[in-house]
Amino acid sequence: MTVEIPIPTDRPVRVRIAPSPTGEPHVGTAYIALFNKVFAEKNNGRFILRIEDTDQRRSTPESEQAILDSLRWLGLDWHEGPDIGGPYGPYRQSERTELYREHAKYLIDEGNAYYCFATSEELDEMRATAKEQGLRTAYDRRYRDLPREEVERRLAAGEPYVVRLKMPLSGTTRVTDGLRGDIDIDNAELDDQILLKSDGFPTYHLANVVDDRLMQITHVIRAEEWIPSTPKHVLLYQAFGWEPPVFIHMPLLRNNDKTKISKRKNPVSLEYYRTTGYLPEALVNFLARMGWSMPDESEKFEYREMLEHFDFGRMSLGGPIFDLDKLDWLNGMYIRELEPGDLVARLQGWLLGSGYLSAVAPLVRERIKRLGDFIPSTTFFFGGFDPLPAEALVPKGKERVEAYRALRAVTEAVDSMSTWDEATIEEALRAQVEATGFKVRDLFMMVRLAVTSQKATPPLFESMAVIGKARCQYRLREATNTLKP
RNA sequence: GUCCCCAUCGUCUAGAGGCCUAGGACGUCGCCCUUUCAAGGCGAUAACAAGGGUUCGAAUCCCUUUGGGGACGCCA
Repeated sequence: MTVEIPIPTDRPVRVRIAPSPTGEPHVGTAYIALFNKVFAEKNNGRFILRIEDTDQRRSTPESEQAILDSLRWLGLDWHEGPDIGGPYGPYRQSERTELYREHAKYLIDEGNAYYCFATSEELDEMRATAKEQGLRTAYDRRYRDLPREEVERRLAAGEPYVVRLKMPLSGTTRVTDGLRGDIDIDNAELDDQILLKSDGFPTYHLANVVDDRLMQITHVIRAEEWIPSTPKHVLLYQAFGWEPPVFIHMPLLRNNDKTKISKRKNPVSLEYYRTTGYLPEALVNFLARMGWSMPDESEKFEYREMLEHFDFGRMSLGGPIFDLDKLDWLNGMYIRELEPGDLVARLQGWLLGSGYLSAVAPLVRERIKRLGDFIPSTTFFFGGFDPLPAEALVPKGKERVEAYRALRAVTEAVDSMSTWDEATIEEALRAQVEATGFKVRDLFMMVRLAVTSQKATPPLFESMAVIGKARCQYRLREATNTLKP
C-alpha cells in the first residue's frame, strides 16, 4: 500500500498512548502503544503516556498502576508520563480539569459552544424518538438557542448543566486518515457533542483535543473505532482555530468470530499473558504482526528490528484475529532460543521467584508432609491445569444447565470486580450463593473445580487471590463454555 | 435503522497492472528422525467474495452488489 504520512519539519514528532484506567491493562492498549512508540522512535520523536481518567466513577489508581506496570513489562516505555513527568505535564487528565474548563468557557464566549440543561430523562426520550423516526442524531438541540437571560437564570438557580459543541447544521467535514485517505462526513450526522459533563469533568472529546494540542501531539495513532467521532474532533480543532494533528486509525484486534476483541471471548488482560508465561518480547512480536509485516516477511523479530524497518505503508487494514495458537508457537520459539541460564532467570522472574512463592507457600504449609509434596499440591498456581469435562463440573443433583447458569453468573460477577483480594472475592462469591440458589458447598466446589481443576485445594478465596483475577477469569470462562448446553 | 471502515488459504499475511500456474507462516494431516514427548526435516491440504467496467493484460485501478466490522453514552 502506498501511504505518505506527513512529518512536520519544524517541530519534533510527538505521539501518545492515552489509556483509561478503568479496568484490566488491555492487550489492545499494548497494541496501539507499540505502533505509537515505533512510529515516534522511527522519526526521532517522543512517545508520551497520558492517563485519561476523566470518568470519575470508574477510574482507579490500581488500574492506572497495572497499566503502567504492564506496558513496562512489555518494554513499551515512554519518554513522558505521569510517573516520570516531562515538559508538558501534568500527564493525568484529572489534574488538568481547570484547563478544560477554561477552554470550554472560551468556546462558549466565542459562540461555538453552549450550556445544555437536558436531564437524563429528557435525553432518554429524545433517544427513543430518534430511534423511532430513524433519525441520525439523538439530541434534538433543544437548548442550543436558549435566550441568554434564561441561561443566566438557570445557571444562577444552580441547575445542573453540560456544555455542548455547536456543530454546523449543514455542509461536510473532511477527516484525513493517514492510512485510508479522505473521509467526508455530512455534518447533519453529528450530534452537538458534550464537552463538559455535569460533574465539571471533560468528556474524552474535549480533553483529548485540548491535551493533544497543549502537549504538541503531531500524530494521533489510535484504534479504528474512533473514526466516527473524528469529525467532531476536527470541528473542535476548528472551533479553537487550531491545526488538527495527523490521524492514523489502526485496525481493531478481533475475536475468533471477527467481533472487536473482548474479555467474553478472549483473554484481554496483559496480566493474563504475563502470569500464563508469555515472554514480553514474544507478545510484542506477535502484536507487531497484527496488521503489519516485515519487508522480508520474517515472523520472528524483536522490537529493534521492527523499528529498523517500520513503515506504515506495510499495514494491512483488515481487522486481524488474535490467534492464540500462533502466539504459542512464537513464544515457544523464544523460549527455545534462551540459554539455559536465561531460562532459569525467566522462570524466576515469572512465578518461580520468591515473591509469588511466598504467597503460595503459606497456603499449603499445613497440607504437605514433605517438601516434595509442594509441587503436586500447587500445580494450578503455576499453570498446571487440566480443564475438566462438563460432567465433572456439575454438582450432584443439579442439571447441567443450572450449573451453566450459576457458573456464568459467577464469571460475570468476577468480571465486574475492581479489587482483587480474599475478602472481596468471598463477598462476591457469597452474593452469588444467594443469587443462584445453590448450596454454598455446591457452588464453591464448582468454582474450585473451574479455577483449579482439583477437588482438594487450599481455601478457595485465598487461592483465587493468589492465582490472580486474569487467570481466574479465563478459567471460569473456559469452564462456563464447556458447560454451555 | 443511519453513518463510516474493511475484504487474498480456517488464521496471520506477501502482493504497488505483466515476475502469480498467487508466495511465506500458524494450524491440520502424512512421512522422516527418535527409547517417549517435544523440537527439527520433508511433503500435503487450503484463498484472490460476486458481477460489471478500464486495459493488449487485473488479486492489484474504478463502479455496483454481497459479506464482515465499528460508531451512534454526561465511557473512553
